[in-house]
Amino acid sequence: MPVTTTSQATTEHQLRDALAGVGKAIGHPHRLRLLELLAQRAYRVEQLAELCDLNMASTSQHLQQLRRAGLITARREGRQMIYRLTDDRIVDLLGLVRDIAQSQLAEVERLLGQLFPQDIDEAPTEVFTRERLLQGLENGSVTLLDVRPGAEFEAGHLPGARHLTLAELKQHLHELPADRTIVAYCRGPYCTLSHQAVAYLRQQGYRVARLADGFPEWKRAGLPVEEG
Amino acid sequence: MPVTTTSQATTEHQLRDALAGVGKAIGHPHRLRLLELLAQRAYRVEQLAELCDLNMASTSQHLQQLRRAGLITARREGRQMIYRLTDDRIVDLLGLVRDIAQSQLAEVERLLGQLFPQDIDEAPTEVFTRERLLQGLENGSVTLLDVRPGAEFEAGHLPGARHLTLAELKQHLHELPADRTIVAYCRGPYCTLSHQAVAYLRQQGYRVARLADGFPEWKRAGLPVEEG
DNA sequence: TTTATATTCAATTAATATGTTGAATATTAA
DNA sequence: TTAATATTCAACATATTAATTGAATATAAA
Repeated sequence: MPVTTTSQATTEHQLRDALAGVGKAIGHPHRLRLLELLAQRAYRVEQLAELCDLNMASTSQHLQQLRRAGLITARREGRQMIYRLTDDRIVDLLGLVRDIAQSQLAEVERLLGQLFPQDIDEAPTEVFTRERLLQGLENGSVTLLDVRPGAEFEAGHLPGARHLTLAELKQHLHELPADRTIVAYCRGPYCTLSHQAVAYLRQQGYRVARLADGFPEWKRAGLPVEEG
Repeated sequence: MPVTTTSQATTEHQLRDALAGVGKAIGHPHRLRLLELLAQRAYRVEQLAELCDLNMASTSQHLQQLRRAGLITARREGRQMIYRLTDDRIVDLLGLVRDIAQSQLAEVERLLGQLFPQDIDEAPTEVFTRERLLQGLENGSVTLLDVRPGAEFEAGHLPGARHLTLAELKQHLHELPADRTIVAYCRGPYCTLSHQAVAYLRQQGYRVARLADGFPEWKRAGLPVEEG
C-alpha cells in the first residue's frame, strides 16, 4: 500500500515555502524595478541605487532577496558587485505577470490608459511584431531605432539598430530616412520611451512604428543581438 | 520634444505596485496551496479551508487577496461562494515559478530529492510527455489512470482515464491490464500521488509509467478533457 | 417571517518586512 | 602596510501582513 510518511506533509510545506519565496521576491515595486533594469543589462549596486532612487544599503538588501529567490546572481569584479538575471526565464515571468495583471485588473487597464494615452483624432500607431520587424529588416524597408539610455544600448541591442535618446532625437533628425518606416523600440511593453519617440517623429512627418515589446523579449526569443 | 509629465513617474510606480500585487498574492504558502487546488477544479470556501487545514475566516481572507490580484474569481451559488482560477495562464505562472525555483534553488532540488526518492537499485520510472501519451492512447497501447481524489476526477479528467485512489488501488488491482503500460497521473509535477501509485503497481509487477505533469497542464495545453 | 447556514467583515494581537543609520568587510590603489 | 571605495551587515523604528475570534451579512429553507 502506498506510504505517506509524517514528514511528507512537512516537505511539501517547505517546498511551497521556497516557491512562495519567488512570489515574495517579485512582490515589491522596488524589486520589480530592479528586475526590469537587470533585464536590460548587468548593473552594479551603485548604478541600480541611483536609477531606482534608493540608498545603497536598501538596494543591496533588495538585491539579496532577489538572489535568495534565485532570480539574480552576483559576481564580484574588482571592488564592485555585478548583478544580472540568472536566467532568461525571468523575462518570461515578468511578462506573464504583466499579461495576467493587464487582462484581469481594471486598475492596470486604467493606469495604462493614463500612461499611453491614445490621441483619438489620430490613427493609432502601427505596432510591429518581432516577425514583421525581422522581415522588414531583411528586405531593407525599415530603419531600426533604439531609444533606451546609452548604457543599455551599449550592453546589447538589436542588430543594425541606430541609437538615439529622446534628447538627441531633435539634432539628428535629418539623419533619419524620410522614405522608410522607422521602427522604434525600448525596454519593453510598459516603457514609455518608444511611445514618446514615435509621437515626436510622427509629428515631424516621419513614417514611424513601434516594436510591440522591447530588447529583453527579443533576446529571450533567441533572436540575434549585437553585444557591446 | 518628448514630454515627461510629473505624474508619469507616479503612474509607473502605481503600475509596478499593481504588478507587485500578483507577486504578493503568490508569495505565501497557503495561497500557493489554494491555487494548486483551484487549478484542479472550482471549490467552495469550506472545502478549501478543510483541504488546507485553515479556518474559514483565514481561508476567505487569503482567497480575497488572490481575487484582488486577479488570480481567481468568485461566483455565488445559493448560499455558497464558488472560487475558480480566472484564467488558464495562472497554471503557466505556477509552472514557471516552479521551473525557475527548481533550476536556481539548491533547497528546492534537495526537497524534491526527499519527496521523490530515487531507489538507486531500480531503473528510473518511465516518464511520458503529453505527446507520447496521446500517441499511446491513440494506438491503444496504454491504460490511463487518474489517482487524484474523487472530487477532482469528477470535475474533469483526461479522456478515457480510469479513476482509482491509492486506497482503492489494492482491491481493484486485478481489473488493471497486465499486458499494457499503465500511465498514472495526478495534480501536477510536485504531487506525490502518481509517484506512489507507480511505486505500488511496479512492485506488483505491472508495466507502469508516469505522466510528466498533471491535469491542469493538460487542460491548459488545450487538449481534450472529459468534464463531470 | 423566522431560522439555519456559508461566508465575509472588523478588531485584536502576533509575526514579518521595510527603510534607515552607522559600523564592518573585502578589494584595489597608493 | 595603509588609505580609499563599494558593498554588505547589524540594529533599530516603523509599516505591513497573518491568524484568530466573534459579530455581521446574505441566501435558502422552514
